[in-house]
Amino acid sequence: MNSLASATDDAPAAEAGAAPKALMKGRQTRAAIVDAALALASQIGLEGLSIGALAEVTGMSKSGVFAHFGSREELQISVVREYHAKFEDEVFRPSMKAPRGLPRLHTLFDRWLKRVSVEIDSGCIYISGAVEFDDRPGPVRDALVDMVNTWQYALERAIGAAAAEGHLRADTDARQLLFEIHGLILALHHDARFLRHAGAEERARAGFARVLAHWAAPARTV
Amino acid sequence: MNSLASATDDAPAAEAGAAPKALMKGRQTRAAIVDAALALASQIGLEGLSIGALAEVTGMSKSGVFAHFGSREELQISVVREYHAKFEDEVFRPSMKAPRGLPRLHTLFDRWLKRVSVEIDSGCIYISGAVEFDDRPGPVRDALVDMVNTWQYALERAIGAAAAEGHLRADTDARQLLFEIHGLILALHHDARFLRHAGAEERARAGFARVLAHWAAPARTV
DNA sequence: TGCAAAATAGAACGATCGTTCGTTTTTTAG
DNA sequence: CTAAAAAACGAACGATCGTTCTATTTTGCA
Repeated sequence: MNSLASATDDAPAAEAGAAPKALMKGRQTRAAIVDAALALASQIGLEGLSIGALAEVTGMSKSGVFAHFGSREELQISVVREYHAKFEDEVFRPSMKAPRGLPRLHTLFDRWLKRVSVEIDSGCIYISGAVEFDDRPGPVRDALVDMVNTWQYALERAIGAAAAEGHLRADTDARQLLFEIHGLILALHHDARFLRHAGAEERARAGFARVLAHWAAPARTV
Repeated sequence: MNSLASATDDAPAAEAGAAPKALMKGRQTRAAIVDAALALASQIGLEGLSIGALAEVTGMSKSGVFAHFGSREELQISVVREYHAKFEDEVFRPSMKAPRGLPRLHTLFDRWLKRVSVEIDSGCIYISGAVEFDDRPGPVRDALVDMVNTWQYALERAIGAAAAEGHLRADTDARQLLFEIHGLILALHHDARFLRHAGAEERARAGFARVLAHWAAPARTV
């Protein structure tokens, strides 16, 4: 008996008969491994991920862990995808409920910032992965680039929508605005995680307000 | 005969009799190793540094390389120190020749930006190191933090001087301004190196101009 | 309940890691 | 030119890495 059982036994078969066939034990175990891998990679990086360490954490054998992925690279990609899914769930999707335009952009930034702040003890895969893989071609890098681009494009659309709604100047340079608020997030990550400075979150918020103010639509006369 | 000879034989003894005693052969070799290590670490990170790979690059034996440092950790610290020295030489010191105040601040940012841009093919140890070691306590992290703090403090003083000279508003929040321009550099590094976006350098410059404009001193009446 | 299939374990592989040690070569100083 | 000191080599160490195999156990379905 391995320790994953206790980690994943969320009603193994008694849960409202959901997916009786397609959800074999293997899927649950794999999910638990990816979860542990994500936690591990968040602390020591995607390149620091080792199957041996992962086996120890999950209480499995190395080959048992390995069999679920077929290669270390595939494991890394799975971790990236898992992070992306979590990021969408916690940052992107909830923000879509906010009214289109400036309120939604505000919510997006707020949740993004929160995620990087809260992750002070766990790390952001997007940020650490970007540094780790900026010079390492391959499928892991490709997956990372893909998902960062997806996220940035979503932000760009939100900025464009805010301009279209008249909340920002019509000539707003969405990519420039994105560049600057992305910088604020990166600086927050750096100061909070690496330098352990207090108050970095507040600095990021202040910067965001200033950037928005620069592109604010002139007062309406209607 | 190893390949370092050809790499370091800048007039072994014929050069104007400089440092006849203190500069033994070992110092030269060590310097050559650190140079190679810096180039290697710039691409694959400080954690990716391996003594074996370094031995191959320099044409030495593993133990020969190792003997100069006594531990991998000491090698990493030496690389950090070397980068710091180069950074001071190429960014900080030349900027001190610019007039105190805004011109000097401008020069500092410009050289900093240039360094991160030019380093598109080599990587910035401060930035990659910050991500690699934000969760790895130890002397390497301590050395990194030390030098990043040194650099940031220098910038903070330059900002304060610009305010004291009347080039920026008297109530300028130096740390906030520093936070924001640091973010611009990080975003530049991310977009240029990881996403391979063109025009990131221009975006960083535009952001810098906007940040400065926000804290610009009101027009003098005198 | 029994049987095929899926999941996991366990041992071993070649490679590489940082490090140690004893020897040999090279450099420096007298 | 010679002897001491410094530098570099080469082999080996234990550990860990990703990966490959063959058993063994566990699971899901009839």
